[in-house]
Amino acid sequence: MTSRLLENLNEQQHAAVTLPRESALILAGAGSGKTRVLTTRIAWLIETRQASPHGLLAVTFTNKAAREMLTRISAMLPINTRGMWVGTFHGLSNRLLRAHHREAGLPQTFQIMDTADQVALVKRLLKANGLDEEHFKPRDVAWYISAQKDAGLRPAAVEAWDEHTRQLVEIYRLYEAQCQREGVVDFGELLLRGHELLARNEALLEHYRARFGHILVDEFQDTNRLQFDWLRRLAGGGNAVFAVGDDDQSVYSFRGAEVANMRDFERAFNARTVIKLEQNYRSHGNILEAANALIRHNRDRLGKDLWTSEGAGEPILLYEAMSDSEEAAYVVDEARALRAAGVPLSEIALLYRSNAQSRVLEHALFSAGLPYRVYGGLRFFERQEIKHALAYLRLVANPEDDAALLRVINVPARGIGARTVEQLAETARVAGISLWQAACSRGPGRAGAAEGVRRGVEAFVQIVERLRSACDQATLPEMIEAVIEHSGLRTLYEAEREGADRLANLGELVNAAAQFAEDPMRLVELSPDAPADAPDPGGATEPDPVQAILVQFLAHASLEAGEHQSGEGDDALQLMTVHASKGLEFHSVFVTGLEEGLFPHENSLDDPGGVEEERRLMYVALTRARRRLHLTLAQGRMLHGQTRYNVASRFLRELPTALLRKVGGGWEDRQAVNRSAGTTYPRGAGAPAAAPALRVPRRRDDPGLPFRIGQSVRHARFGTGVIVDAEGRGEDARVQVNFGRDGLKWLALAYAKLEAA
DNA sequence: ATTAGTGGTGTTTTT
DNA sequence: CACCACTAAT
Repeated sequence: MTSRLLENLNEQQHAAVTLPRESALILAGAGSGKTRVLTTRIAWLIETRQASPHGLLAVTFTNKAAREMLTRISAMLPINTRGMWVGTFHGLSNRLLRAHHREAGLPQTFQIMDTADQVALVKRLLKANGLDEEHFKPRDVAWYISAQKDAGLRPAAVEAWDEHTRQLVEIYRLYEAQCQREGVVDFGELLLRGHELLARNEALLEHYRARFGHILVDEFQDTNRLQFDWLRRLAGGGNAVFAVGDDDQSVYSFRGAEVANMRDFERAFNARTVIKLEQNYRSHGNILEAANALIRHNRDRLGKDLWTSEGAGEPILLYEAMSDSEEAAYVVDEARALRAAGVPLSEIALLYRSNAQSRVLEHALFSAGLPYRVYGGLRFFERQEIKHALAYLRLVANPEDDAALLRVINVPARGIGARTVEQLAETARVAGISLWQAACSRGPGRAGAAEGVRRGVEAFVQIVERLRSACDQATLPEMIEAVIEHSGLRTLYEAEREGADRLANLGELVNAAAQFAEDPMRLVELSPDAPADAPDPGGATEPDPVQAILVQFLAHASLEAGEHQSGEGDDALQLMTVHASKGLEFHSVFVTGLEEGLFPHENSLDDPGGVEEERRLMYVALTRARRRLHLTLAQGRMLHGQTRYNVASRFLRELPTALLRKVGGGWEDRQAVNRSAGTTYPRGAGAPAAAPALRVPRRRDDPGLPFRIGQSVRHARFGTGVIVDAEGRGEDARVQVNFGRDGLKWLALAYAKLEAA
């Protein structure tokens, strides 16, 4: 039988897609059509009636990848993807736990903590138990607990040989007890609890095993021990696990991922088939050759070499700047040239090893008036005003949530300080009740309580109660509006100097909620409903629908900390960490900060395998590019508030020099390279019909500019300065101004309101 | 109880 | 530099 689905697949892809129902490992190199194979297999299984949409499970690592998969499936098949179990490990486990919360020992409205909440909780515990925060750093302790969970270990199972570890385990125990009291779970707990649920409940396990005859896993190289066990548990005897992965792109070992899972797969899942996808459809030859050469420096690979039928393409451009700002200026110039040559900005990625590096780049892009978008960094749902609003919502959903209460009991300030909170905590501890209950019982007439303090606590209790009743009949966006109004957050931020942005974000939160309430995909991601045919010994009670959507929204906020932000559709440069770029591709890629200590990162140098992981990360970075690849570094860079001088990254030495073209420091040289590198793109988005006209900015006086070099100008923030340079015209016109004490600044005339002084 | 101001300290990557 | 924890002033 031939299916349209199978058209245009190469031999290996075809073989993978049409494998019989048995476990198999697909070693898929970068750009080899991994996602295509995965989605086509799903579509093929459904089309040929080997599986129903209901009867397969697909796991990815990011929500983005899950959405992408669903979108592609609906494009291939006329089916409704709603209700299909496609999602992240965490998302699916969340779904499982909501459906069977009783057997899992969780309240129906359990909340999901993010890393910051986790650290805050640890800090509270350390304080409550009089432990030294110097010896036990909250961050490290939280890290330790997560690591144990990732390894599938409860406190009782951890082997502690020394005193320090014993104490850590004790904190872990306290931490668990506190989470249970509050009805909150962290990321690791989602997986661990889900796994235990299946392990302990034979009937439930059998049900899901019978249901999911096919289990498909994306990015298998990123699975940790617990996820591996989770899969093995669910797959049981006869089920087929179709795992797709690339050991060369394993870059999450810091979060527990074990490349060894790739090796162990065949044995653990009785897999007889391993298929390698080595033809790359993404990059030109030079880029691929460089990536191959780099990754060959790693030992212990499963072994695979990518090839392409495309030509060699352009050389890889290497630029060494004096400083980080010069590096940024280079990126700006080159990005402009690319845009002038017809490459959409959204097809250009600026990659860096660590988030902190984005600042300088952002600054340069902003000054140049180039639109850009930063992924990651401080995410939407992690901003303080958003977390405050969500904390109120969490209290509406579940007042026992101590973490939420602590976050906002004095926001806006209502006279409840550390002392009062301490007393509340003490009352709660002694009586074995939640902080909320303690606050409620702390009513009028309690001896010793200062009048003002009592009023404050009372006011807070009243606010939350008013909110609860306001939310009773409200839609989700209405609930959030109610929170913003009644909590006093609006008044607070209206009074604050920098509050305008925060208010805007809160407005954005209302929008996000409205969108979420409308979104049909919502049900796919986080449906709390048990499958109709699932055995449910506990007889789960239906949540009331108002609470249900609130709980779903809160879970959404934790699990998807703002992956889709506003301005998604705009044509803008894409800034992100190398980690965040995994799975994406761009016409042009800039890999910045290629210095020892930064990339490879200094913290990776001591631990065994650290450099190899950094090298894989570099491999990921290189293979994002389709046509043009820029590698940049700076001799000096501002870090920790002081300039550091680093030598070039060892990874640069590992690339064949024949593939590289050094670009001079001078601006004119760079333009020359731009031309020689060839800026015509026969196919692909937006190539101009005519020969690409490079924009050549003027460097000196230009009659089109309202200012001349040497002139004094005034700027709202920097004060008075002298124009020392100028370039561009029209909307792109920029001038460089020496502000003396504040130094030299490039300012875009379109943005900076300069006036003659 | 709250705020403003100071000084010390450290930092990868993320579901 | 930016985020804390801590201290002095209101």
